[in-house]
Amino acid sequence: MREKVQQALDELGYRPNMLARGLRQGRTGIITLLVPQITVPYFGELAHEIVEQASARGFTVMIDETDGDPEREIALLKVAGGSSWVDGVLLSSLGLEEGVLGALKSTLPVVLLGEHTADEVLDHVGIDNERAATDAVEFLIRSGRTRIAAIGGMGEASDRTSRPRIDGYHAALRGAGIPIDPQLYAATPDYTRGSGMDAVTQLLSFAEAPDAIFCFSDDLALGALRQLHNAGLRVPDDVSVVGFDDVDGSRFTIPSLTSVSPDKSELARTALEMLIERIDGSMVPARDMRVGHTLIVRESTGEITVESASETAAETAAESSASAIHGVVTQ
Amino acid sequence: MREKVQQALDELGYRPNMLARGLRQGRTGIITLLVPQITVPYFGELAHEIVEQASARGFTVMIDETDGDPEREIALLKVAGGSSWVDGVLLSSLGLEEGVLGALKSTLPVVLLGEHTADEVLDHVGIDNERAATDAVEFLIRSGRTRIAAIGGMGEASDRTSRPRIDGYHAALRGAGIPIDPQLYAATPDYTRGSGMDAVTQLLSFAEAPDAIFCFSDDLALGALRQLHNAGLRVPDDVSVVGFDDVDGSRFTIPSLTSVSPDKSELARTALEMLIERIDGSMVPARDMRVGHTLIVRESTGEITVESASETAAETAAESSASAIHGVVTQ
DNA sequence: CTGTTAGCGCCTTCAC
DNA sequence: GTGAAGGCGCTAACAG
Repeated sequence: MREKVQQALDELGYRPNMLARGLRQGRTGIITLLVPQITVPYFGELAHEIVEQASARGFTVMIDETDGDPEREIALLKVAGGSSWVDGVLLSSLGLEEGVLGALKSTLPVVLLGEHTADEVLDHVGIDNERAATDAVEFLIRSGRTRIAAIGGMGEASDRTSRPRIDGYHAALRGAGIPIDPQLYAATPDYTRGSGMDAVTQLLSFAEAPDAIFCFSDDLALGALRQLHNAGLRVPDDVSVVGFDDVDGSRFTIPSLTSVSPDKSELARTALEMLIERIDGSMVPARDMRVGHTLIVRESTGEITVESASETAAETAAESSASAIHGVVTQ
Repeated sequence: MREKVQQALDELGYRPNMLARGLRQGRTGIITLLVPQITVPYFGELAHEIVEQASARGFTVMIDETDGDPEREIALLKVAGGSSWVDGVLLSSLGLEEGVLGALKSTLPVVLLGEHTADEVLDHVGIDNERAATDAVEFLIRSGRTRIAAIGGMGEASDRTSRPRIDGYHAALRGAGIPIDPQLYAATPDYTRGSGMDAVTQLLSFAEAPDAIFCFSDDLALGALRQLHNAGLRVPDDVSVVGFDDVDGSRFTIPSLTSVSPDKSELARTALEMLIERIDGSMVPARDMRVGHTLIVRESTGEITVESASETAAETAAESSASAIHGVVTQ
């Protein structure tokens, strides 16, 4: 009997209407991913991970762009929340207005990706930005650099992306007894290649040029590489460059780019797990998860001196396999 | 009265349930965009254009990845067609099995992006690939190159992306009386940076190195730049390089990349227009639309000789403003 | 102009 | 085991 029905289904080419099903069960199997810009390689790669993992769990992903505009973020969240199209939202925000988030919590499951927010009202998953920044700068120090610049973000306390990275940068300098020179930090309005070029122009306008630049995104770093080239400086001979995000393209630049690599796939996995739990009705208090990161060493920071190289590799390899939180890998 | 209701809506925070609305009216306002990989910069930029234009027309875009796998393409199209989630599909396919498309036409409005299919059963919009390739190679010839290689695609007749580009490449050579050397074409399994490196390795293994390389994607070109660098060849001094897609990153490479630039925004606009017409019930026969392209000249092809530079610029500027189909722009 | 109703396609419940 | 019914929230059609 069951078979007879099945046969009829096949013959008539029956497809269940997901709309009606969704209406009936109050669940669509669709989640929304909100990113500033899908054209930014980091967000593209993140989206890819999320789409893959979600489809493995039976969810479909709708991607929307916020342009990093908080108003648009709110608007899109409202639409998502009200319309019941979607079961939940993954929000990769740049700067988020705190107050409004609370209102959304009641409406719809939301998990924040990447940046941390102060009020502990929403689930969040990201890397330890401060620690990652410290790792990167400490590596530059170990490789013999002393005038280490940093570029990216506005450096304001409210800037939840750049602030911890600046703190980590300062911590590393302090740890090595290197005085902090405010001229060596260049703020940028965004994390694009163009801004990376501008920031380098600014840094080179001062009397003493930096011998290393820690960029808060790979895009900034690519712009920096380009502008250093324009200025006739050689990387890594004259200046070391480190990026952040470990975007795929960074393996192919000339020189290839040393970069802080967040574990994107674990980020996606954790975020989806938390979101799906919420969708399934979990009411546990908001959680704050950390995923690992690694410093991927490539050409833009030059050869490491022999001792520190092996030491570093061995030391951190053991460490990272133990904690799975961070490490240094030479590629 | 109308106002009293409105007031009540506001007070109670009423949000229409789009699911029920969709069920009732048989229309969701959602379209699906199928791309091979969202991490490929070209598809990212295309997705961005489409999301923007769609939202301006009141549509939301769901992005799904096919991995360029025809089976997955079909599966996703089937899901889309059956489930009635979506009003229509934009499909950016690499190689599509012809037969199956016909079946889909009846199910759901579909517009093909980029690659052309033989059977005229579905709407299609793309650039004139053959003409674009000819433009690029003619430019290389005008700038004095004679051993011009091409890389990308499998070169099979069924490969609807690479075939017209190869034809255009050959046409340009023939037009200039340059004999076609089969060793100067390197096939690649995909359009990635890694494949670009491999292809260059292959080209350099032959006795006489090329003095120019025309790559069928910017990603291939970035890999080519990198591998030429590894081999100690200078670009553009020893070898000119031209890419295809004019991805944003190509402005920042060292050297910056000359590239064929499809009019992505018009591509998105045209595709959406056609799709929405279909969604609105239009039954006109399948259309085949062309959008413009431009050759953006940057550092990777060196300085153009003075006469041909101005001549070219003037000539093609006029031409392109007239036909809006192609042109050469020096950046 | 306002009020009522039927039904989009599904799934869950309850009855047989 | 099979069958029937109600209702998810909406809107189009119709009645008052």
